[in-house]
Amino acid sequence: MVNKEEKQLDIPEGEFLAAREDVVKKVLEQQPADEILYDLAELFKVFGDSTRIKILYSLFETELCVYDIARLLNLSQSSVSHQLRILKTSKLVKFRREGKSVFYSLDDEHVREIISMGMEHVEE
Amino acid sequence: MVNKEEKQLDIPEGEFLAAREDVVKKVLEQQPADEILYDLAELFKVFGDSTRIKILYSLFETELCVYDIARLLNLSQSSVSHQLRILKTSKLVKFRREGKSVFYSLDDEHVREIISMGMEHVEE
DNA sequence: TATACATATGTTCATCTGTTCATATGTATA
DNA sequence: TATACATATGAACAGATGAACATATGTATA
Repeated sequence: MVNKEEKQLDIPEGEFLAAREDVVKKVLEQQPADEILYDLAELFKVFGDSTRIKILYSLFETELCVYDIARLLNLSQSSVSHQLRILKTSKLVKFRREGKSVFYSLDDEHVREIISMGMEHVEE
Repeated sequence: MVNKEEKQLDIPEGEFLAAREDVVKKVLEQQPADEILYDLAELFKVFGDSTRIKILYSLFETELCVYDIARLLNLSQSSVSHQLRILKTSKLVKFRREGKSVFYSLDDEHVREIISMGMEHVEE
């Protein structure tokens, strides 16, 4: 598609350049709005931390309270709480209070799907 | 440190605790190895930057050379090259040299799928 | 080989992020 | 209400990260 052989001077360089220009323009048009791409990056950023990944994975099959997550993953209560806050803000987990405990669970089927997709890539 | 709640003696706290213990154990067993979860986080970390997301998105439909990516996204050549290196290392893009130019393209169908999944979440 | 072009890489620096510690808030029960 | 437990939050600090600049490497052609 982008032809480099069109280099020798006897070939119309102008057209070649125009062709690349077209490709660039077309790609630019298909690109989603900056704001959306920014949000998308922000979303992946949330998945991009092993502590948060572990927490999310822990919630794959069952809801868990903060204390149990901390115990399970050998993390401090504070650390877990901070990370859950981030996951909550990103709408990846939801929670319900039961007595003194707060139980967290996955908020969205996408979470499972996104992680599974990533897994496939990693496991190769 | 672990059993904070075995306090009221008249209720069969032991069974309750054992039940939670079981859940925690089961979750822990289902959890993939730390190393894999770490790699998974690393993978998502790569997606977690808007520059890299833009680059990947640009490559959705066509291969592009470094210079065109830079021009397209209004980035410095250096910046693009650095980011492409990261994408290359993560096996998200591949490249081929053609004369003085290097053309990059998506290396993996997973890339498209992962980004699309993320998009669905973001676009809600 | 000398030159120009395209890309890659090393370094520096400002900023961002995750953890820890201390403390506050919320909840249940004596 | 006083106490203990469970969770949340604020502040500070160390380590990570991305951008920019300068420079090196790779390639084609005169």
